[in-house]
Amino acid sequence: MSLSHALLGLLAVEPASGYALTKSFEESLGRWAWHAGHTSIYPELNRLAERGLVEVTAEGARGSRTYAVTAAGREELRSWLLRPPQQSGKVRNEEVLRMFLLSALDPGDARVVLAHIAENTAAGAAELREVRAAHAGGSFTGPEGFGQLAAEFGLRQYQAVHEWALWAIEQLDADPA
Amino acid sequence: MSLSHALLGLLAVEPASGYALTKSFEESLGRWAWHAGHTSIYPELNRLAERGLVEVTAEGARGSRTYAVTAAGREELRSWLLRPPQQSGKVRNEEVLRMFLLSALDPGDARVVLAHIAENTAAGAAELREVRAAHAGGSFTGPEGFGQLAAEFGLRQYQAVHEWALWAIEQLDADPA
DNA sequence: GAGAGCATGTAAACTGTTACATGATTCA
DNA sequence: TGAATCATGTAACAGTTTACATGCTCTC
Repeated sequence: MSLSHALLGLLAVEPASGYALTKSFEESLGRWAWHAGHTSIYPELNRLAERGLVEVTAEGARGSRTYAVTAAGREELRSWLLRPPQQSGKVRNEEVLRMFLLSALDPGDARVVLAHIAENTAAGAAELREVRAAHAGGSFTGPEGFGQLAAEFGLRQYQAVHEWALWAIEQLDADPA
Repeated sequence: MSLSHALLGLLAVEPASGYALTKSFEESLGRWAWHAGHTSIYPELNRLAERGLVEVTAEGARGSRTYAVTAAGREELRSWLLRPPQQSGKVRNEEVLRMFLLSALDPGDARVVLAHIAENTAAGAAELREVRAAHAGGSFTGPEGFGQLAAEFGLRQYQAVHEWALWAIEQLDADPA
């Protein structure tokens, strides 16, 4: 299960509470890499703690618990990240699915959907350019690096999809069918 | 559930058997958009048939059944594709997750992983350039268009990730940390 | 003191994967 | 005729989501 590794990874960068981790998923990780809600995060943190891969390092207001990775957790994360890229990860992305199914629509409908995609990706890219500017200059590894990696990845992704959508519209316009 | 829409979409482009659909998932859809194995595809086809969204149009050798979308199925697919992009599709992609967690590694390890990513994406892009060449010239909608859309999307995706990996390596090399 | 947001949790329902299972057809 | 591949399916299990549930703390 990759949720455990996602959590180990976030905690390896920076200790956090389940609540904070949930926010991270909502804002960055979950948009690109792995979606998860608090109802899967909290039980998983408990399981990781039982396995000795994370530990509670502080308890704060409103019953909040700050978790950090243990040495064993860091080792598990490292070996997972360095493990040879195993065959065919299981991808699931509804947005991309919509794009792939566009050719099932008639050209008029397809054009509408593509225009939406082009618009949304342009907006997303603009947003991330600001995020990137805010993160610029920090060290590459550690919390700052995480933000930079994520922002740059997302930005390039948005740009690629944006250009793909424009290309597709062009094809449609040129297509005699 | 998006699996049903993935199946409707593929069948809207071209009628096919469960077996053929399974191949489509392995080769294109499943690599980028939505992963599914035959054990989820067959039951789902039966459920779609019960709901009247697809129907068996031919039975062939070895008990194979060719499915096609009905008018109701096409309408359901269309309304799903045109439906306003609802909040936060649920993304799950282990490859991308690995990329995001890179900053949890020390620079030496991160460099190794990034080099692998750069290599794999370059190979993937090269492969898709050939696929694209094979599909070139056909009509944009319909079966040919599907191949073109997918190949072009995948190619641009590979290129974007490849360039991102090179960028990240550059950052690492420049980073004093 | 009321409301927003912090912070965590459980349980049932749903979805998807793994392992198991079967038989037909083609090709060497 | 044996191996590979076509073609479909079930059942147990694992993982996720949805709905429900609770209480604390800060700010106005």
